[in-house]
Amino acid sequence: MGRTDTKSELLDCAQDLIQRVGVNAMSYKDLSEAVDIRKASIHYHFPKKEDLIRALLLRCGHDYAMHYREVASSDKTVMQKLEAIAGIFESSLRDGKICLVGMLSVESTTLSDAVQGTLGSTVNSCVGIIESIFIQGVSDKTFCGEMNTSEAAHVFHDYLLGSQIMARCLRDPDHFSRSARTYLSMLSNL
Amino acid sequence: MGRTDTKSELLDCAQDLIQRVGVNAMSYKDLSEAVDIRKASIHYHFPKKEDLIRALLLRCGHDYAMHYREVASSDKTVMQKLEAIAGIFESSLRDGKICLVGMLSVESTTLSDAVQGTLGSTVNSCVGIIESIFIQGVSDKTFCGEMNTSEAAHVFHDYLLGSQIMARCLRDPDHFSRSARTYLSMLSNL
DNA sequence: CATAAACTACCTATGAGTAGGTTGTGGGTG
DNA sequence: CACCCACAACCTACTCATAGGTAGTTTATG
Repeated sequence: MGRTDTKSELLDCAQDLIQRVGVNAMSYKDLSEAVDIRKASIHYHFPKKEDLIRALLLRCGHDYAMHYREVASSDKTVMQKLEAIAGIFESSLRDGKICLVGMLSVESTTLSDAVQGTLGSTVNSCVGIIESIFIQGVSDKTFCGEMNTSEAAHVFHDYLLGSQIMARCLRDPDHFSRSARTYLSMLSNL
Repeated sequence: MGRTDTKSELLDCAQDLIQRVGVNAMSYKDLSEAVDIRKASIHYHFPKKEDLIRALLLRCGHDYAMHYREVASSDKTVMQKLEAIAGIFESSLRDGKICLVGMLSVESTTLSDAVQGTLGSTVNSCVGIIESIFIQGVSDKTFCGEMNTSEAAHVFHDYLLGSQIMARCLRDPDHFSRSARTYLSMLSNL
């Protein structure tokens, strides 16, 4: 039996659901309907909900890192690269979805310690890649030499997440576009 | 019967719980234990959970506005005022709590349309007050004359929320302090 | 004595999770 | 080649706890 790959289909749908409604509003029942499989069969692949979340986090850490690295190593200018990173957040927002890590972070107090740890390291590796763009910006004089690149990357990432959430709150994806433009022009004046 | 004011005690505890674990993880049972009242009695004050949320949002809109206005009308410098606003976010973070509006925004897809509307206007009025600080900053030359104060206020607010959430994710409140310092020094260089 | 504010006792739906049975497929072995 | 066994993947049918919510009763006070 078995379709092409039930496991990754489950992960795809779970991620989609969580990004839309959050971990605590996503149930195995919802997931079973989305994938068209019985609820108990999900438990075969992911015995506990925590197993699902952990798997999701590992996969997404990998995927995001690839995505970001692709941008970082492209031949764009530094500002264009930062715009591209913002673009990733914007397109998922326009699809009704908030960054997975952000969703999980907000509800992280209801998650196990182990998952919370994974969450933190996933974020750190992503921010690390963003930092590489800022480092490039310092060396090519886009930014001033005194810039603390690690902090700059964190601030940028913090901002992207916040803006994504506020755009959802205001039910206006354009909020993100306008706001991001303002932030980036602020950066380019440094 | 009735203690001093059960209704506001309920709102206090509900707000506290939501800021810690989120709307969907907060139940009437949790709330009843926190306030030491039977679950059914909560329904007397707030028949549906949505009634609770709406009441909470209205009260918090009022409270935050007052808080922010107090800062805005103080005799501090513009940068000190922005620091004070950031300080409000920081102290609630250090108490394990994320901005109520932020928590609700993330989970807003699971809320009714009416509540989502209230959420949006609550935010807009708060950001409006923050904008008044930026307007002052433009007129006293802290910021350059071409600044779009509305966008600047939104970006600032977006950032504060995002940073609060990422600090929770990293389980390090100091992340917020460091990050905020960086953001504010970026602003002061405009 | 009317009313506000609390209570006990319940309902139905859904949550995560488990036990144990069915089915399809690929790999040996007689 | 036919048989059958083992296992993966899925199923039905449950468990028990909790969710939000309701009905109807008690109690204290102006």
